[in-house]
Amino acid sequence: MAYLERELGTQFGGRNSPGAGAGVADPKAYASFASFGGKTSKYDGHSVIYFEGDAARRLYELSSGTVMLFKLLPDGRRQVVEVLRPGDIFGFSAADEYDCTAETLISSEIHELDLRLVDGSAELQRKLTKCLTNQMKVLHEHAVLLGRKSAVERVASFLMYLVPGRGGTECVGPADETNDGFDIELHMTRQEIADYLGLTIETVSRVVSDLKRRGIIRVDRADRIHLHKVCSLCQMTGFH
Amino acid sequence: MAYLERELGTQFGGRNSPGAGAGVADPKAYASFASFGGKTSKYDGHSVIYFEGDAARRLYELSSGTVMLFKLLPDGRRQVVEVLRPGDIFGFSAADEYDCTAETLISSEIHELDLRLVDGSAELQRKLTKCLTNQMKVLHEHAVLLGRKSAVERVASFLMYLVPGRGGTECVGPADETNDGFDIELHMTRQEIADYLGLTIETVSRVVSDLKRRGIIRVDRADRIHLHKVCSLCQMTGFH
DNA sequence: CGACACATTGAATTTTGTCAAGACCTGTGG
DNA sequence: CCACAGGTCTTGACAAAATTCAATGTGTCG
Repeated sequence: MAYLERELGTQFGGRNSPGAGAGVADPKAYASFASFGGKTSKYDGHSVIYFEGDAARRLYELSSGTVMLFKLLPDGRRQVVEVLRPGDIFGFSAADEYDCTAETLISSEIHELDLRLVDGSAELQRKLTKCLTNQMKVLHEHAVLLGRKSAVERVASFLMYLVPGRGGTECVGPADETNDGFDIELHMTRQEIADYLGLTIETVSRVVSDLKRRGIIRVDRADRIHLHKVCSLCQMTGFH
Repeated sequence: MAYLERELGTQFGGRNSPGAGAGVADPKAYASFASFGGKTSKYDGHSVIYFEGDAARRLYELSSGTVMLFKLLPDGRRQVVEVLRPGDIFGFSAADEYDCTAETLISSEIHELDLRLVDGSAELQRKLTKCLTNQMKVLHEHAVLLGRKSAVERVASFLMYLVPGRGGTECVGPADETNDGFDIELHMTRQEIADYLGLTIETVSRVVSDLKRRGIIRVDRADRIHLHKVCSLCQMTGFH
């Protein structure tokens, strides 16, 4: 939202995303949540921050680490609806209950802010609007993935999502044709990936094995993958 | 359309939030967009309001009618990502381009507002935050549908969305056991429904025929359906 | 009436899921 | 250092679900 970016970008300094690695988060020049009060907590990996159905009292900003939001059906089927990165805000609630469970994927620092503070600040409102708009765009793309993409396209899209500046519709291709590799860390188990992509764990595993067999990726550890040919992978996302 | 417009004006509290007062889709809960300036236009059914990729210059509020937002893959696959109702706002953009195409399903009245006017009003910001939060919740539920539900569950969920105050996780059941019927108008072709539910037109048609055969619904016209037993249908949504 | 778009149905095919082993990795304790 | 226990992950065979392709119906509008 250009009109928001202008203001926020100038009024507050950009903030370096903590946590090295993925660097996937596009540079979001948000004002830090901290300037509005509240407190920061440290969570271990796989800790629940709140459960779907809990009374919504706080808003959260992910300072470092990774958080997923998911919903469960009564029979145990799970859908991971968002995977959040540093700078993202979560805990929005249309009713007075959280509509998803929030759980860390890896150890994370999270800043919390009482919901009652939100109405007061126009700055904060603008920040929220911008963040929500961005998340909405991601959700739209994810709906395409879930509704219309094959298993291979889903996994390829997922991997490409972890390569900064590549994989979108507007991807420009490799900067250097001869050296189009990249290392990524998933920070997610096969089960979490499957629940995010709307597949089963076995299907995810099979697709990964297949990409390996075809020489497109190398699996160093289950959650650490080297992409030999980013561009080939990009061709498999359904965007081209 | 008659029933929907009536209901929406009075009690319909958002596509999927039974009562609850979340009520974002209730036009009366907020100052109309009109009080912030801009103009209202009338669109015929199946008119494009803007295309994915167009420069994002305006925000829109649906006053009456129905609008869908969809995305296309290069090979023609389409995913309808949102179906909007009166009171909903659309045209948000995280970058400076619209990320979806917006098209009316039926003839609609739409109020437009220049994006530059948005910064000025704190009240408008609040309205946007509220509306975005609600749409996000709907998108989360839709992700569950697309990622984890069977064809029957998807169609049942879709039909239940159109019954005010029923079909959510917390659905209370029929007010009157002996008379649990309801008439709905879809305002969508089979193709649009299929693209919304992540299915093919044939699968949607087969599921509808099957529900008909089992005496759960009656198809008066392709887009006008009587639900004989709302509660039975509700049992098929995957929420129970 | 006839043309056209939309919807339905059936049969064959493809994709993904299910179930059941088996392999691998990692940390623990002998 | 090795064995092994308990996860997680991978693989294979089979089943189920949904898609594809090809007719066939149905309704609307000139």
